Amino acid sequence: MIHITIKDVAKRLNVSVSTVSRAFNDKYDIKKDTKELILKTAKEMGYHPNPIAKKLSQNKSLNIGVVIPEFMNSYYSEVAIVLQEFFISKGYQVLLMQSNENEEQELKNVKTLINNMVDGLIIAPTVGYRNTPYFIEKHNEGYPMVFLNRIDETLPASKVIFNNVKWSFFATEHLIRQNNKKIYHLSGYNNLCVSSERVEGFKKAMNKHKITKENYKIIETGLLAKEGMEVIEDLIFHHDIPDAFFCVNDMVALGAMKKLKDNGYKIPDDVAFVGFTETRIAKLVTPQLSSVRQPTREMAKKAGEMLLNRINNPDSETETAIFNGEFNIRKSSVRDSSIPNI
Amino acid sequence: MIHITIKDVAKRLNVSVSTVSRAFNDKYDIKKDTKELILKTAKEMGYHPNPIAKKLSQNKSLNIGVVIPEFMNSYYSEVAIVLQEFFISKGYQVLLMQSNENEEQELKNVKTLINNMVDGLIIAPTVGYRNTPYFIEKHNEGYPMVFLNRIDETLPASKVIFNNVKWSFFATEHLIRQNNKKIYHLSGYNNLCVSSERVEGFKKAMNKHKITKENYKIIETGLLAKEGMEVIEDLIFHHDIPDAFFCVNDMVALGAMKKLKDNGYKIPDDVAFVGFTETRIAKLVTPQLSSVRQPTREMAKKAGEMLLNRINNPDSETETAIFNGEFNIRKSSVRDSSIPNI
DNA sequence: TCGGTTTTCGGAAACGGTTTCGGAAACGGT
DNA sequence: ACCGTTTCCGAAACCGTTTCCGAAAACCGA
Repeated sequence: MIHITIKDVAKRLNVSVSTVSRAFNDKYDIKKDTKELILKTAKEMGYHPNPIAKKLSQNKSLNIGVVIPEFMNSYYSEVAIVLQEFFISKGYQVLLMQSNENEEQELKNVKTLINNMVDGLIIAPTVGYRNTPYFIEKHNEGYPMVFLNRIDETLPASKVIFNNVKWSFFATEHLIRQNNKKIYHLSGYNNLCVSSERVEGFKKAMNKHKITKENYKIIETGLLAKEGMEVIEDLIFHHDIPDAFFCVNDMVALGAMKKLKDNGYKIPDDVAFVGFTETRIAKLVTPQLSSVRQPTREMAKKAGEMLLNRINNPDSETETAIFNGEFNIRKSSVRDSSIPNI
Repeated sequence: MIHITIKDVAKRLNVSVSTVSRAFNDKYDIKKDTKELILKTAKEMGYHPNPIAKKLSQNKSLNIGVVIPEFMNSYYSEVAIVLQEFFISKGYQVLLMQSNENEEQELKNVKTLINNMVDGLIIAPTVGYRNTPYFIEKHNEGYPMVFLNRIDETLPASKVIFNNVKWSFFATEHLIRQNNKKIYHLSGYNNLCVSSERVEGFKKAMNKHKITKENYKIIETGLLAKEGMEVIEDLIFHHDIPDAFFCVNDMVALGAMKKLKDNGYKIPDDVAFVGFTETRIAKLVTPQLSSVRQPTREMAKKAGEMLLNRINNPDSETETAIFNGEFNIRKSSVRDSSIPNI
């Protein structure tokens, strides 16, 4: 457990500590021979530069803070994995915190990370807009930040977002083309921007195809399977089951499908389903669930690159990247058997 | 972005830096009045102790390394959340790394964390035993480590494990009692200890009930849904479908169930199913999947406590904690309708 | 009032690096 | 042989804390 320091190496070779330091940092003047000699014997001695000391002397933490709203839907797990890999390859460490879909927890997390001197933050905000003023304040102070996915429009910082309106429109239009006359949208949270955007896409499709308000509904749910179930219970009670559901995410869709199946409805014959933000489970249920896949890896990586850019060029313009996805049509939304239920 | 340091506070109050430091660390002699004055003005000035400098001067990183094998099954996500919460409440930060079920990646992760001077490690090993010698070496050097879940028997370090043999036995016996004559076990990886233990429990039940080798099989699969599917394809091809399957985890069970359903088998009427390490999806599929729930939160927390104990009392004895679970019987494994399919 | 304790605090050395500055050594051209 | 450059390296300051040591101040009993 005894750590070998730069001094030990310097003493062994009868050079100064600054020379050893130089050997490890390419940017300074040092003769090639001495550099190699130092690196070689340092390795022999098992020396590793102490990252903490490095951080202190450089006034850089080499840490990146990542704040995600939750961990239980695999979406943000994947984001976490990608960011981790990316930043480690760039010499940074990632401090990951999750907010449990709770604004106060989120604020705590961000403050903890800032107190821990992270060099930058990637934030995928939780439901609600209450922390936006704080984020704006920090952004204006010059703190490098990139926001992912759930963005308050008013944020002037760099952002990575998914084109929810467009793909929600496509998904809804698909249901209309399948000849569903009455379509309900289970919409997540009203004060969640991805929800509002998906609602917007849904409404656009309704308008384009001249479906009137008697024939669609937008029902606020939440993001969990349980909440999908509860809504269906209520609809069954009121004998108000439409031809199709478009759901804010796969979990809500799965919960709703389950409840309907348990009550004797056939999917997709009686009710068709489309989810969003495709999960790996979509292919495991019967029938397989149609869903919009988001390029999660690419979006996360882009957020990482943007943050590095902001750290290294604090005066550069903020950017916004908008991603598109892929609509995977499966059995849950098609009644003829042209789509094999693999 | 200008950080206020202890010196700024000291200068403002005309005291020495050591006095300010003392005010923030309860253990030293300081007059109550001065302490309160210092804390008050420090707060006014917006001073936060620089954690990096603190770490350097104390020769402690206040970081804990957590290495998990994967992130995509919700099990280890939950472990990560719990450990995160626990250590933050104790003033530590958690550096989380995932190994992608790859031994080399795991070794890299552990080395990265050790180079980053984590004060201790919690490791949930990946499949395979190749890194055990390295772990033993570090443990013998005095590095505080706690192992979770997948443990090489020969590791002399502290461990938190689940009683796989016992609960695998119970689950299997349940299938026998449901009058299944021919039962196959989809077993995960042969070189994964949780797999071997579950195999052991399975065999025990077979022996106890005098089921002979013609009437059971143990089939190595892997841990993913895809691999469950592949095995079933093969078995269907050979017309070799038993009365029931006991699976190493829920994902394999779900994959296998899906494949059987797609080929016209009724679950549980034709084939009964039991999973393990219950996931939230178990309740969302039709029929709901019987499974063994593990006390994930409690196990993770125990691992955290053990590690803290090892850090603070390096000379204490290593401990081993063995946890028990809960077998949730659902529709997938019972043919009469005594269990409602909620 | 005085000597001896006990409190309370300042100075300074660590912790392990980076980085500026300036000087010695090597080099190169005349 | 000499002078001006360039290359290379050592000394020392610095990053922001903690903590040891010792001394001043306060207290206390006789």
